[in-house]
Parts: sequence; structure tokens; C-alpha cells
Amino acid sequence: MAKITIVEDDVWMREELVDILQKEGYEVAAIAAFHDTATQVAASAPDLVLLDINLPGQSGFDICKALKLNGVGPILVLTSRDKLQDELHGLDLGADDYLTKPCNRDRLLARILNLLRRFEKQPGLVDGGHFLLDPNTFTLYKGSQSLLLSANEGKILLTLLQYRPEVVSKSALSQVLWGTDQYIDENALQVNLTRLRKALRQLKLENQIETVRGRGYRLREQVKM
Amino acid sequence: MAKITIVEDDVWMREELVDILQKEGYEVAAIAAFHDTATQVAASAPDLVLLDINLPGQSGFDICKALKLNGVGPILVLTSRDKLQDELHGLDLGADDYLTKPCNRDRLLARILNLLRRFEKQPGLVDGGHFLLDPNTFTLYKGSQSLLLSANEGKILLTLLQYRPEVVSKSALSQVLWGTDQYIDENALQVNLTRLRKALRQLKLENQIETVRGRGYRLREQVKM
DNA sequence: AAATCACCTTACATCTATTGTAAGTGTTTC
DNA sequence: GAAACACTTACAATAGATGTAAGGTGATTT
Repeated sequence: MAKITIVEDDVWMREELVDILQKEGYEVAAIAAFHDTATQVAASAPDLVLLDINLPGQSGFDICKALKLNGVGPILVLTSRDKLQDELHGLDLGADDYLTKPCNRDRLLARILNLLRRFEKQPGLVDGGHFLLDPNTFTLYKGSQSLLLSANEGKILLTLLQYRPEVVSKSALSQVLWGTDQYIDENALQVNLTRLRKALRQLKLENQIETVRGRGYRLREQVKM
Repeated sequence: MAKITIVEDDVWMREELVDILQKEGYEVAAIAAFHDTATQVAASAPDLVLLDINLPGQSGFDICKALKLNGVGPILVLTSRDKLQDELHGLDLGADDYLTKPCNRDRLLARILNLLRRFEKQPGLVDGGHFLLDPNTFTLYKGSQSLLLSANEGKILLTLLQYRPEVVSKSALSQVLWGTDQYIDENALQVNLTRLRKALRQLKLENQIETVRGRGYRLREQVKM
């Protein structure tokens, strides 16, 4: 489960947040703000930081900046309602989302979940040389065109991309598609391969997938640029 | 069509880029780098900036920084292959993607298209009070749960959210779903409403959609937090 | 050259999700 | 309580994804 680090000075609030998040199954760490907060937080390598920016002085802002510089994951800033001005400020500082206090449990959890999803899916597009593949939606891009692959097509192409330029065996693909390499339905695999090739051809992507007789498939070497 | 501004000193390269992008239907502006480049670019309010960072001195980096500070949209940095070191640097500077030169047409266009998409879909999640809705995938979030709505369900909910707290007429919804408000299939609309409500109930979201007899539907006022 | 093997393609059947249709029930208003 | 409006459920048509089956192609082996 995801790891969340909370930066919050108010003891009562901190306890409550920890409670809510732990009940939800998150791994939670909580600290109050000190001069080396950013270092401490970064050291805990969280998947998400919940930062209360209602801290004495401007320290909350500084921490936020410092965290972003340290390359820490998504930051969800908590701010009080009467400091709406600061919200935009917070975003400029590198916060990825903000929330006004007080706020209810559901909204907090929804925002956290969303941020985690957003960053988990961060890898972005996979570069296939002559095309791009969105590993989340299995959308294939080439030039100004795009095409939505089916789940099977997408999984195969993504696997080939990940192993490129190595040959991927049929059992490996079987593992990816059906979770097993005990029994391999060669035919079903073959049909899915054909369908993927057909989809690629629709975007004028010919001969992308090379067959290595007796061993499997691989993506063809791309012309160096 | 999207507007792209190119910052490139090399005349030949600049002409070529303009040519490629214009043929693709983009609205293109091109300038060479001078001291006030950032201001000029910002003034052209582009949807995307194509920035060649192979400029005399460090000016390319400065321009990139300045552009980001001006809140200019996505920046795609062009860099030469022997300056791979600079690539990461470029990302830290606020560039949203980079590309090594020389690069072929398809790859360039693919990256541009992707960046445009990424930023176009920026609105992010729509906040419904007790829930969140992803307006692109029609995914509904609440607490730690999520649910994928059908196209019709998503369109209705999104429309209600956009007009909230106003009442949305049946003809408006008909317009959204079927592109016409000449003939309104009240029944079909009704069924889709029921389905949306059912989906909301699955996430324990009760009574979100209020029926205003004779006028239409609206989202119920949310409890202030 | 015939047989064999690995691979490929097409057509078809099944399954599931989405959506509109239809029929019947409930509720408000006058 | 009758009419108008709103709601729900069940059913059917449709489309997309996927597995099955049957046959085709081309290289390798004997």
C-alpha cells in the first residue's frame, strides 16, 4: 500500500489524519515542522506528502519548495479557508493539489487517491521509435493520428517495448495475457498478434514486430536518428 | 487548430520546422532568440513552444526558465544528441518534453500531439462535493473507491456539474447526448438518468441529482465544509 | 520434391457492455 | 381521482473484444 507522510503541527489534527489514513490501509508517517523537515520527509521516501501550510511564519511555503527540489512525489497542501489567496501561491510553489480545512474524510481520501493515481501512472508515454504508446489507456500515437488498442493488443505491444530489443517468448506473452505460461494457447496468441499488427498497419506502421522463428517476437530495430 | 511558436536560430532548420508544422495544419510563429524572446513568445500566447536550446551561450536555458515563469504552456525542447547531459537539466528547467536533433518528422509530430493533448486535458478532475469526476475517462471517485461510468452517464453528470447549481433542462441534456433538442426522447433520457443514479448509489452517493418537476434536473446543493 | 513444421490469416461464435424501447408503477397537481 | 409527469424494470438490438476452428503460406528437413 502507498506510503503517506504528514507534515502537521497541530497534534490533534495530526492524530486524526493518521487515524483516517491508517484505517484506509495507508502506511503513514507524521511529523511536525522543523528546520530540517524537508530532509526528514525526503528520507521517508513517501508516495505522497500531506502538508499543512498553516504553519508559523512562511515555513510551510519553504518546505513545499524544498520538497519539490528534492524530487519528492506529489504534494497535497492543506490550507485554511481564509487563506484562499495562498492556494494559487501553493500551486506555483509546486504543490500538486490543495484542499481547504476543515474538510471531510471522503473528500480528503478522494483527493489523495487521485494524486496517487496521477503520479503512479506517471511513466507517461512509451517511445516506440516510430510511434508512442500510452501504457495506461493503450492509445497508440503516430504523427497526427492516434488509435485505441484493445487490452490484449496493448499488453503485447507494451511487453515487446519493455523487453526491446530482446526477443519475447510466447510463454512470456502468455503470462502477460492470461497470467499463466503452463498451458500456452498458441493459436489465440497468434490471432492477437495478427490483430496488433493490423492495428499498427492502420497507422502505416509496417513490419514493426519481427518474428524470430522458434523463439518468439521482438520489435524491429529502429533507425537511429 | 493549435498555435505553436518556434524559437530557433538556424534559418534553415526554422524554415523546415515551420513547413512541417504548417502542412500539419498548425498555426505557426517562428522567431530567433534575442534578449526579449520570452516576452515575445509569451505575447504570442501559443498552445505549445518548440524551443531549440542549442543557442549561443546559456540563453536557451534562460529563455526556458523565463517562459515557465510567464506561465506559458507546454515547452518542447530540441537539443543536439551530444548534449544529452543537458536533457535532464532541461526538464528541471521546466521543459515538458525534449527531443534530440536531428529527428524525423513523425517523431516530432507525435511528441507535439502528445504534449498538446496532455495540456489540453489539463482541467483535471471536476469536484462534485462528495465525489470527483474525471471528465475525460468518466471515472467517478469517492473515498477509496472508483467506478467507470458509461459515456451517456458521464456526459449527463458532467453537464450537471458544469451548470451547477442551476437546473438543466431535458432539451439541454438531449443536446448533449444526441446533438439535438428538436425531438426529445424523454424516455431514453429518463432511463439514462436512472442508470446514472444507480451508478452513484453504488458509491453510496444518494440523492445527488434532484428532479425539478417540469424544468429538468440539477445537482443538489452540497454541504459546505 | 514431398513432407513437415512454424507461422499466419480469415471467418465465425460467444460474451459483455451500452443503449434504446416498451410496458408498467409511482407521485404530484388540480 | 384523473391527468400529467416522473420513475423503474425487463427486454432486444448493437458493437467490441476475445477465443475457436479451419485452412493457407513459406521455410526447413529428409
